[in-house]
Amino acid sequence: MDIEANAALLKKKGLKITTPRLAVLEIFQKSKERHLSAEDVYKEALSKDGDLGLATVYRVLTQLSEVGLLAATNFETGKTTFELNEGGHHDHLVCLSCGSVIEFNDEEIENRQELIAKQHGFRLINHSMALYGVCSKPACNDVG
Amino acid sequence: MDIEANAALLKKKGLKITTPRLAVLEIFQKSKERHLSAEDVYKEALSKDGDLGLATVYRVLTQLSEVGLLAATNFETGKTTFELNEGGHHDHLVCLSCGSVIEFNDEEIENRQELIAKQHGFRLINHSMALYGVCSKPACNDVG
DNA sequence: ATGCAAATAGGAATGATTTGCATTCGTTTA
DNA sequence: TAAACGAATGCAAATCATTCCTATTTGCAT
Repeated sequence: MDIEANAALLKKKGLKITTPRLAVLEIFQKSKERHLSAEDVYKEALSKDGDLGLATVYRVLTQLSEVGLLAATNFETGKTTFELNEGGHHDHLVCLSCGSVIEFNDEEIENRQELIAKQHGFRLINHSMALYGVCSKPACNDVG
Repeated sequence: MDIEANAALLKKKGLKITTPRLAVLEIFQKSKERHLSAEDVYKEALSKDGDLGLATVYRVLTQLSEVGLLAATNFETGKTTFELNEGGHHDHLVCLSCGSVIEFNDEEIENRQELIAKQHGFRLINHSMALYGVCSKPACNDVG
């Protein structure tokens, strides 16, 4: 919504305020879909602003992830997806049939993960967890 | 070690006994590294038997995974790695500094995962979980 | 031993991501 | 507010992992 706010965000993170970076942030903020691939962002950008290179999209996504404004996830699709990194960490529950993604966060699992790391003498930095299954939609449960 | 045993394994799984499949199984069994990428297997095969196509390696790895002789894993490296699937399922604890991988299995986490899936109306098929951190080796904890 | 479906080699094709480089832009400083 | 310099961009070519295509070979049931 507010270019000012996004500009401030970038500045706070030590990044220059550029058109592509503002455009990418805005795309995520306005998108109906929460998880976007580089290609998704690229297409969306083209349909709006008109002028943005795919390589730049990749570079911007990487940078915004590095400074924590976006979070990158690798599902089993062969392409990396990104999402806004507002608020806390969460994991994903993915429907293998329709591709829908549900986010969840489970205290107990997080605690066990810490414990397991500690038991092995590891200092835990982050983790990735995705559960794959079939959701309850009828279309996802047709046998034929 | 025993080509006979591997041949029997393949037969039991309903796969024809072919040179590439035996070669790939043997490579995993003899390898010092537990996790191998397609490229790893290909190079190893070339250095030994001499004759094996990369495309065949990919096919064989996929097939052996499908029948449960191998297990595929995606760390954050952009390439799929495979390991022998003896014994049960497990997850991975990865040192971001030295790359060492520890395997673990936690009942409680598995149970929570089932529960979470159920709560969202999902039928759970599989999952991937990897914890990333820094192990206790002094070299991995140097600040400089 | 023979035939046929399944498997293989190898190269070309694909899809995602990265890189090189000339040009342009953002910000700092005068 | 303009010059100046490094950082950021766009485009095309390059790279990397993986899959597809097709002619040839192989495993194995008969």
